[in-house]
Amino acid sequence: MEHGDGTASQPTIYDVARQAGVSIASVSRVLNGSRNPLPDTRDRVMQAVTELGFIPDGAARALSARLKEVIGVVIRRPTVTVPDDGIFEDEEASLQFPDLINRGIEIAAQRRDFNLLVSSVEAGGHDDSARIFALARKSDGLILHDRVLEPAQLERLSRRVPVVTLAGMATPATANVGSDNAAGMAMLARHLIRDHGYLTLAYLGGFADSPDNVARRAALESEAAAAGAVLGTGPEWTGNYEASGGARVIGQLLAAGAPLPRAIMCANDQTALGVMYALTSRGIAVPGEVAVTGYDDIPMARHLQPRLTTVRQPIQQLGAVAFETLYALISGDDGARRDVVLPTRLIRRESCGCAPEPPPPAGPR
Amino acid sequence: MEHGDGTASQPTIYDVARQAGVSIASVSRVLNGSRNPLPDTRDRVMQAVTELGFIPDGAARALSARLKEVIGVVIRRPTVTVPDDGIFEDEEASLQFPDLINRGIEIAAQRRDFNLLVSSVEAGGHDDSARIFALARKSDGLILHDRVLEPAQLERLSRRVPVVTLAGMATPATANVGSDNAAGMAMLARHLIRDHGYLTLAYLGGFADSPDNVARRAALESEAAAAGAVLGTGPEWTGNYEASGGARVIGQLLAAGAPLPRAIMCANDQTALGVMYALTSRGIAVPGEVAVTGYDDIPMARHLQPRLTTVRQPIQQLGAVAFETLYALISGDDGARRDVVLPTRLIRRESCGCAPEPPPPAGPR
DNA sequence: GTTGTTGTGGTAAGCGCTTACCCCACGGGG
DNA sequence: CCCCGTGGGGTAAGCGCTTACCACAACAAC
Repeated sequence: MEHGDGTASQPTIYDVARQAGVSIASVSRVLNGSRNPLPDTRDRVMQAVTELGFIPDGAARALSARLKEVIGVVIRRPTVTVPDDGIFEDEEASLQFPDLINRGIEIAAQRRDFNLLVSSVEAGGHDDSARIFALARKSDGLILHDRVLEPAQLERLSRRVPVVTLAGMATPATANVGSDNAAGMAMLARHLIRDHGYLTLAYLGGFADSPDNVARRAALESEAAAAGAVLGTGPEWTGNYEASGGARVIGQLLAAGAPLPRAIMCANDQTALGVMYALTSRGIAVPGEVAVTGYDDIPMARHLQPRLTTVRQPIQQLGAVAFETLYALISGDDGARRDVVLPTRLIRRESCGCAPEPPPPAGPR
Repeated sequence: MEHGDGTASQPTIYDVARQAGVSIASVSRVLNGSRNPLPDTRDRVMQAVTELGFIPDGAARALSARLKEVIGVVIRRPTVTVPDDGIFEDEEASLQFPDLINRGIEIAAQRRDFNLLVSSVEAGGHDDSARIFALARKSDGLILHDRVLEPAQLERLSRRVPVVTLAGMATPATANVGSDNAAGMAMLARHLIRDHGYLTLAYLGGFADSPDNVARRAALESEAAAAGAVLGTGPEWTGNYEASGGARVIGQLLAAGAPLPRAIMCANDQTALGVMYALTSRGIAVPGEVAVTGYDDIPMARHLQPRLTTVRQPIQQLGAVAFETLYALISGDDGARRDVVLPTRLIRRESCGCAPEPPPPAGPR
């Protein structure tokens, strides 16, 4: 049977061997650079390879070599909701932070001739674990983004394949790569409290089961307590890492007549986007009346009005390090680090109340 | 040899067969629902599968069934440049448009139990074709984003595996999925010329070898000619589909003392972002002095100040249709459409000079 | 001259599945 | 009563590679 178009079947290693007048073992050895074949053999093989355009089949190679050179990556894709008033349409699907991480993973993977098999699970998904376990059988290891698998399932999975989590916690059987939430949040809190003198704050969090979210809140709580600032938290301040969640929280708070704090610190930039939209569209000045901050520093943060003060994570590097960690696990490198924390940096822009930076020189760059 | 952690080797179909007291053929038949096994056999197999947690190995399955249930997707990743003045840092890496398309592909692929193997090639890359051909041997077919392969290489590739291009042109051996550039650009041009009365326009294009770019320019030229408007094009108006390219073009034009047109129509939203930044940071009012428009309607377009007037493509749907087209090719469905064009829609916001929409009602949603 | 010792190429045994083919029990027709 | 059709299970042959193992030169040392 042929493909839809007239593609004939591809040449195999047997075709190459025949054409070069050698055995398939020699072809394989030349191609994989093992056992140092004679120059004559090598040349004959290489010429046959070129003439036939031979490229080894991935599945056969994987089966035989017990290495697929593929790693699986799983992201959590928000539930598709009815577009609210349209302003956040596609916003949720545009996972800037995860996509940027994946870019980092992919670039690192290329250096080792690995490829990325990506899969997404829906937020409210039911039997997502089946898909993830199946993905594991198509790859040599997995990188899991935040909250794609229940801890129990994660434990089960990690007994079968090497697993690296992002924004999770290292366990005996899994490694984790993340950034320094505590330091980042502390820097941000100090800036708002000391530099701006804000004394009423609120943390608009992500999901309760997100380790990043928990760590950020904890850092904030201890920082606020130490400085004698009031920190609003609690169920009414629970978002979902998405713009719509941030907007919803503000809407409900305002509807309930609750007073707003002087500064709202969001669990991530997307949430801050929703918050800023909800505030300004109701005539509440940002940062004049309420300051807003984010976390991550995705590119969009710079383009908001006012520009978003946030904590920068080295996003692509996070991905690259996650790959290298997984690669070490796959290669059986026992010295591999199992818990990597990358540094964060405070990015002051205007949404916190800082003065706009002077306009850049007007000449051509 | 074991993995870095103590993962033992996974159960095989032989283990299941032994545990269930049947042959491996029966296990396979139960699992693949072929040949209608007896209820007793089915139950015994299913129980053994559950007890052992058996999941078939992807490589073995692929080798035997001659179907990998994997499709390759190749995006073009911009060359990493030294960050200019920092404002566009990471901007280039954040490929919102391609990433959103990939999301659409992935969701469609899941419905058929296919996975996505993603790879990127660098803009200035040299032997990228080798990587793409290798990817083809790890998958059942490829979806190629804009300009990832030279036409000659594309032709060679398409003789070996089913290929669907995005933003390309259908060829005898490849299918293409795109959106209606001509209609979209015409709507936009008419809006600027008729509704706003702008008579001097410019098209800030993408790459000369991008079919989308060519089609958009052509539509614009004929529309401008028909309406008697002046359209600036030419080498000085050549961007690169990225924010930095848009900013660079404006910078050079201004430095050369060239007069700006009343409206600048960009090849995509990212370019428009760069253009708006370059203009406003030099004190040129958008849209007051110069109107700016984009193309694609990525989520960011709504968050720019002023909000970006643009042409919306059904981005995720583009990806979904590309997958279905490729799937048809892989399945040997000869009735498959080989050139799909999806509709576009004009999105009027403020960057063209339209009045801001009235603020939304202030109550909670 | 014989016996190692290297270094190369070939042979064939898998890797873990799918499936063509065969075999056998069971019924219904002649 | 026998024969054949039918439906299920088992056996084994691959799929296209890698690699353990062996054969066999060529050469060094004795």
